Amino acid sequence: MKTKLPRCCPSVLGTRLKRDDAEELASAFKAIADPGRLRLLSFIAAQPGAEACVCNLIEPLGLAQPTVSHHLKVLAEAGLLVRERRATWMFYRLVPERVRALQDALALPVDKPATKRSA
Amino acid sequence: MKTKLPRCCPSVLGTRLKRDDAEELASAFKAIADPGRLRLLSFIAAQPGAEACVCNLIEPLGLAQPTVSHHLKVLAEAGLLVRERRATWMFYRLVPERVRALQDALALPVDKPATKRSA
DNA sequence: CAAGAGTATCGACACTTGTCGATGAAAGAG
DNA sequence: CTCTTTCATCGACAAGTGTCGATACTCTTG
Repeated sequence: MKTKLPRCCPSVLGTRLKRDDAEELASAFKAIADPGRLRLLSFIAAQPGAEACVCNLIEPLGLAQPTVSHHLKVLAEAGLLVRERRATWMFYRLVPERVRALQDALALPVDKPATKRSA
Repeated sequence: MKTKLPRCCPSVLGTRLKRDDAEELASAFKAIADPGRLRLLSFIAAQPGAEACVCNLIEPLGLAQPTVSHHLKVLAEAGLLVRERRATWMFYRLVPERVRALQDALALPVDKPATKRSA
C-alpha cells in the first residue's frame, strides 16, 4: 500500500447509516418503488377514511387480480396498509404513521438539528 | 355483467396518481430502495458540503469499486447526486432539492390541503 | 510519451421481481 | 349443502437488478 499521489481530502466520513438500518429502510422503500403500488396507495389514500375494498381497486389499476393482490400484500407486509375482512370483502386501510416514518427517513441532516435516531 | 350480490361500497375512487407520474415516482424511489445506495447518500450527506470523493466511499461501504461506481451512477441518474471532476478524483454532491421532492411525494392528502401539484 | 492512480464500463452470473392463468379458500345467498 | 362472489396462493415465465473480476478510460506526474 504505497501511496505516491497525495490524498484528495481528510477522509472523515463517520459511518452514519448502519448496515442493518440501511437494509430495513431499503426494503421499506422497495415497497413503494413500484408504479402499481404507488397508485394503490394513492387510490386508497384518496378514499374517505383512507380505506378501500379490493374490488374497487382492480379495475382502476388496470392489472390482473392476482397482481393487485400481490401488491397489496407487499404493501401490507411493509406496514403501509392493514387488512380487514368485512363480510365477503377485504378492505385495506392506509397507515399514515408508516408513511410519515418513510418521509422522516428522507430528512436531511440540515432538517434534523440534533434529533436522536431510534429505528 | 349481471351482479347478484350488492356492491360493497359507492365506488368513488377518482384516479389520483396517473400512470406516467407513478412510473416516474417509482423509478425515483427505486433509486433509493437499496441498502448500499442509502448508505452512500447517508455518507455523502454527512460530509461537509454534502459532497464526497469516490475514493472515500468505497472502503466504508464495503463493496467493490465497480459496484460503488454503479450505485453512484444510479443515484446521479435519479438526480439525487451531481458529478464533478476535480483533478484525478470524482466528487459526488447531494442535491437536497431532489431529496425534498421525494419527501413531498410522500405527503398524505391530509398534509396538503389544497396544494397544486406540478411534477 | 510512459507510468501510475482513480473511475467508469463491460461481461457474466445468481438472484429477485412483476406479471398472469389456474386453482384454492372463505363467506354469504338460496 | 350447493352455488356464487371475492380474494389469496401457486406455478411459471420474462425481465430487471446487484454483484464483482477484468478491462478501458482519464488525469496528473515525471
